[in-house]
Amino acid sequence: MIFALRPSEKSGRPTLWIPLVRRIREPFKGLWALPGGPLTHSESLQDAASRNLRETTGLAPNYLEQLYAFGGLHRSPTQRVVSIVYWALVQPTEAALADESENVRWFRADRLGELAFDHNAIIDYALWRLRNKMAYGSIAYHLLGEYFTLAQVREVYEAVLDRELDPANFRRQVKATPEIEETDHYLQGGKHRPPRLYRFTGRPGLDPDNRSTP
Amino acid sequence: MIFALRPSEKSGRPTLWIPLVRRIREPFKGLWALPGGPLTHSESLQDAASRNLRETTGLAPNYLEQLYAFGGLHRSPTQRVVSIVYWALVQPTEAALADESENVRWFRADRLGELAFDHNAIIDYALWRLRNKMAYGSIAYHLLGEYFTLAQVREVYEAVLDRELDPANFRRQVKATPEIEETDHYLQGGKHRPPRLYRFTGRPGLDPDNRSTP
DNA sequence: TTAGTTCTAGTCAATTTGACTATAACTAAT
DNA sequence: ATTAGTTATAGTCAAATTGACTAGAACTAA
Repeated sequence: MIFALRPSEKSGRPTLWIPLVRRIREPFKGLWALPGGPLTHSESLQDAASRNLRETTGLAPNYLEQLYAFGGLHRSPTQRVVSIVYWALVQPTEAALADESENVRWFRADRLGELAFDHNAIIDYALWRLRNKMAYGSIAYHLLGEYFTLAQVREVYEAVLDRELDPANFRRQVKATPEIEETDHYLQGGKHRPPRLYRFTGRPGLDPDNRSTP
Repeated sequence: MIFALRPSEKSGRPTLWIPLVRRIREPFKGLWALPGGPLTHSESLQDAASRNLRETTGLAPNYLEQLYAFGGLHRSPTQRVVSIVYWALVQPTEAALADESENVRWFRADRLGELAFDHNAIIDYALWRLRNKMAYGSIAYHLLGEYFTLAQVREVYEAVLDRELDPANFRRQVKATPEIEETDHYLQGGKHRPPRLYRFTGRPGLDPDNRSTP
């Protein structure tokens, strides 16, 4: 499952979106579902996740991590299925390039209808994990491009945590983390004082899949 | 994989131990390995984990949670294997009951030799997750019995984090968490002032496997 | 030149943390 | 009975962090 920031239709502020694919076969034909597919013999779990992502949406994620292995007995009405679910964060520029079609479409993460299989529950869990990681770790930056303003970081937090944060106090905390690097560039084009651009220098996560690559 | 507290041979203070089983077949015949086995068609992932645990060690865990799905291509030299690993915490009274034999033995988590497959890496990751959860959550209590003293909780933290903590400050923090309940009982038998017994009233974790059972 | 906007630095009280002191309550030895 | 030894427990105090707020800086648009 993929998360990306896109501007809300109404306010224009960034909100969380996820791409879904329409089921063209039974079971749940016609309903929307998370993209996915079988694991082949010659690819690791992570490789299979990237491949599936690329094949269905054309996206190349900035961040890819294992979410959970779902293996309940009645996930599919027709057969026993174990799904090892990965979740990805993609930058806005990437997300804009994603292939949309009759059967692939972006949805706001907080406004989903009934999805196929147990996919609503999977998304709920992914959202919970995302909020959790956000509260602690340095995951928010993977939803942004290489350069960003501190206000943009704050908007990511506000979109995911769904509450407003004090701009001044938020600045102070973000600037105190060593992984944030000040650049000499400023974002021009606003109707106000141009904010300084920053850059994230930290590493992704510490999962078994990632921790070996330094 | 299972964690339990047992007294260190030298100091007598509690330390982390895990039970391993000896491989009686190739590959890695003779080496120690994590207990495990195949997933059958009619059981959920969690059920399979409990069953395997019970069958190999006789243990009934107090806490059971999914750790990670390992699916690298070369985990086993003979075939492609995907392992969905669970980790368990068992109380000392339970752990004392575990079946030990020629082919099942407890080892100190920080003093393991070379194990079969990628099991050293799996244990490293589990230890990292345990320390992480300990730093935040309320997981330490699942390594203790129903009643415990605050000094015992501190010893768990000290064993897992491998550093000493100030008794007075630790008390203050633990007592501030709402999930800890003071009882009217005291632990007798020490050579000193008898400490008050406490009790943990919180719920386990919030994994997909557990979150539905309130 | 002025109004409007966001960026950014700073103040200050409230809360939390870390290091430490002191007393309480028990057992074991004298 | 007294004393020494041990851990339990409460409390103090300065340092660090957090939350609410103020105010000036730096830009655009009218």
